[in-house]
Amino acid sequence: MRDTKTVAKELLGKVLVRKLENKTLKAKIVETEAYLGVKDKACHSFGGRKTERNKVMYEIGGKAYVYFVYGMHYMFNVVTREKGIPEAVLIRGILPLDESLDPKIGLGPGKLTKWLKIDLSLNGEDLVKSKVLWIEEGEKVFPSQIKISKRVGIDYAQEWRDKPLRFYIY
DNA sequence: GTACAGATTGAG
DNA sequence: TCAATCTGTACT
Repeated sequence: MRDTKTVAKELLGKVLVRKLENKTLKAKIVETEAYLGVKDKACHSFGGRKTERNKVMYEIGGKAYVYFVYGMHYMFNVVTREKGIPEAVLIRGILPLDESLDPKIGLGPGKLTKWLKIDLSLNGEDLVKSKVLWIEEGEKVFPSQIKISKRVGIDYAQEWRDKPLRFYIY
C-alpha cells in the first residue's frame, strides 16, 4: 500500500463501478479527500480511536469504509493502508459516464452514495474482489490537472482544518 | 442514563 | 438558517 495522499490523487480520473440488480452504473471520480489516521484531528481514527463505526479503517487497504452521519447521509471512503493503520480517502464527487444523467447527481459525498445506493451493507466490501462495487482504470490524469485545496466541513479540526488534503479535477 | 455535535444536504 | 435524526463522546 502507498501513501494515502498519493492514493487520493491517483483515484482522480478512475472509474467507480456500481452493479445493481438490473443495471450497472459507472462514474469518474473527480473529487477526493485524504484522512490521515491517528494524527489527523479530522479523522474518525484520530488518536487511535476504534469504534464500531470506524473499525473497517483498521483493516487492509482496498476495502470500502461506509458510515452514516447527520442521521441521513452515507459517506463512501476507500481504506488505503495496511492492517492496523487507519487511513482512508473520502470520495466527495463523481461524474456519471452516461451523459443522459444529471452531472450533478454525484457531486457531493452524500449525493453520490444515494445515487449509487451505497449503504452499510457495503461497509467493509473488498473493492478488488467485489462483484457489486469496484474501481477501474480511467483516463490518464496529469499532475497539472489536479487542483488542491483545504478540506470541507471540518472547521473543528484546528490546525488540520487548513491542510491541503482535498484533490479535484473539475 | 442524558446532552450535544458531526467528513451533509435541500428547503425556506 | 434550520431540520432531517444516527453514532460516538462527555458528561451525570
